Amino acid sequence: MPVLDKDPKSLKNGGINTFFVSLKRTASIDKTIEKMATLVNSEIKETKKRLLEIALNLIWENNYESVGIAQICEEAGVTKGAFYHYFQSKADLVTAAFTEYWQQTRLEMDRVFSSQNTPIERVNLYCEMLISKQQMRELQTGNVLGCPFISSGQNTQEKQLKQLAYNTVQNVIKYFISLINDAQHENLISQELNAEDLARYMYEFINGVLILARVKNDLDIIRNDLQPGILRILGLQTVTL
Amino acid sequence: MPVLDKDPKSLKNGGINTFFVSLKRTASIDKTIEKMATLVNSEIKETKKRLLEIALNLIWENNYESVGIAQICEEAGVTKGAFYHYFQSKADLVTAAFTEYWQQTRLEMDRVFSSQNTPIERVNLYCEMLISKQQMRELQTGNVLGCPFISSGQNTQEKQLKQLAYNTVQNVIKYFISLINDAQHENLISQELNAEDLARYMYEFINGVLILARVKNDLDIIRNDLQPGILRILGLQTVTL
DNA sequence: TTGTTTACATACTCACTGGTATGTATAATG
DNA sequence: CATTATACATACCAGTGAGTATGTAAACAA
Repeated sequence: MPVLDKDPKSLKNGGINTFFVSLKRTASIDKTIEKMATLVNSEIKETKKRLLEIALNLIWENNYESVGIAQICEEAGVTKGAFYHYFQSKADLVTAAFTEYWQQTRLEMDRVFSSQNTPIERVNLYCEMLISKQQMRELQTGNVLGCPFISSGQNTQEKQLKQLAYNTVQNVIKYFISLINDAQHENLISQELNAEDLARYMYEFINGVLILARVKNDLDIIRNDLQPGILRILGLQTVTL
Repeated sequence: MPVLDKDPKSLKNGGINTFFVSLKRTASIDKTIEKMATLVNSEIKETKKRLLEIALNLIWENNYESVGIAQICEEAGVTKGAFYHYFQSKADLVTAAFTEYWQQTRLEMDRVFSSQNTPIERVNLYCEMLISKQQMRELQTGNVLGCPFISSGQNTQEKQLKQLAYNTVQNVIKYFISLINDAQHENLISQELNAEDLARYMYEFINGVLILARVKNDLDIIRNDLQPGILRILGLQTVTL
């Protein structure tokens, strides 16, 4: 993008000096260019957000220990100075990244599990959401990644991540419990069954599906197993069956 | 153990020289002592097996990347020289350790899923097996660890481990398929259902239970959810219900 | 206009990692 | 009895990890 390069703002780090430095620091320059581009057609997507995003992606795809700060910085087109300007440590960044991701997901979950939707609609919407999310990640990374909190949070040394995984699980199950409560109230599920137990079974199953999909690196596992499996566990029947 | 220390065999690495060295190398000496002890009341449990065992334990509890060779050696009471005498690399050791573990597990699986057992017996025996295994690990490590192939194999960089996880999954599911086939033949499960699908659901659920137990570090998850969940998915009813 | 804060960039430290080179005591072999 | 192989032990190395120290251009405040 030669046009953008000529923009004075892309040389903001100082005239002649930066000119020479830029010859070896391509990543940094690239970032500046991208910054300009995003400035044009949207809000300012700053360094911090890029770090959060890249960190989540890399660690989700691999794991906390094997992803280095240098790697995160490089892929984000940022230097270590920038990194430690925004975050105190690696753990700090990653916790922030995963927390941020959960905040986004929460909104979608609230929409999917809205009381406005019937129990079966909620299940279907949830399955669709999971599938489309996984599909997006597969397009980005070439791999089926499953749930980030479980993939990355269950067997790391980092206690903050573990805690986050635990909390997230608890929160997700809450959606399932109220789904089941509502379904029982409408007599779609036998009232004899314990809602908490059923919700846990449901969660366990979904997680298992995501992990198998990751291990086999096959999105079809999710597409084929998720919805019928959930309905089977809940004992919910679709009209079309 | 002064008595054992006086034993000529515990000084096998050579008289005076070893005496001085022993003052700083306690781990190595400990191992020698333990070796003597095991020699007395059982078969020779050699260095190689100790490395395999420790490596499995450590990596199962944490993960491939975060466990170092130095740590493995130290806990096994072995030096790096010994390590690289038996294994070409870290990946080599770990692959061997997990392969070895699967060989042992296979034997138990064959016993549990023997055609001599009724389908329900197989489910019950399998649940019991899983529970007792997890209980053992919890006693050893203080933590619920779940399935090693999944915990350690799904999100590592190490391709050999990933492959092993994949293969193991395929093999485990085979047991489930034949269980379901037999149950369908005895009309315990509806013949309309696809055995492969059902076996996958079953596997996915079990895995999910193990992972939730790990995340919550609570063995009761397995104790409470495993058997009823499996029976619910399969649509198998116990006589006692 | 001057001082301060923000937002980075560069170069460095230092502990630790997987892996190697080399030495040596014991066991097995010819 | 000499030699070779085995089973380790010690010391070392090059690379990488997270984290730090220091510098500086630009934005903002007084």
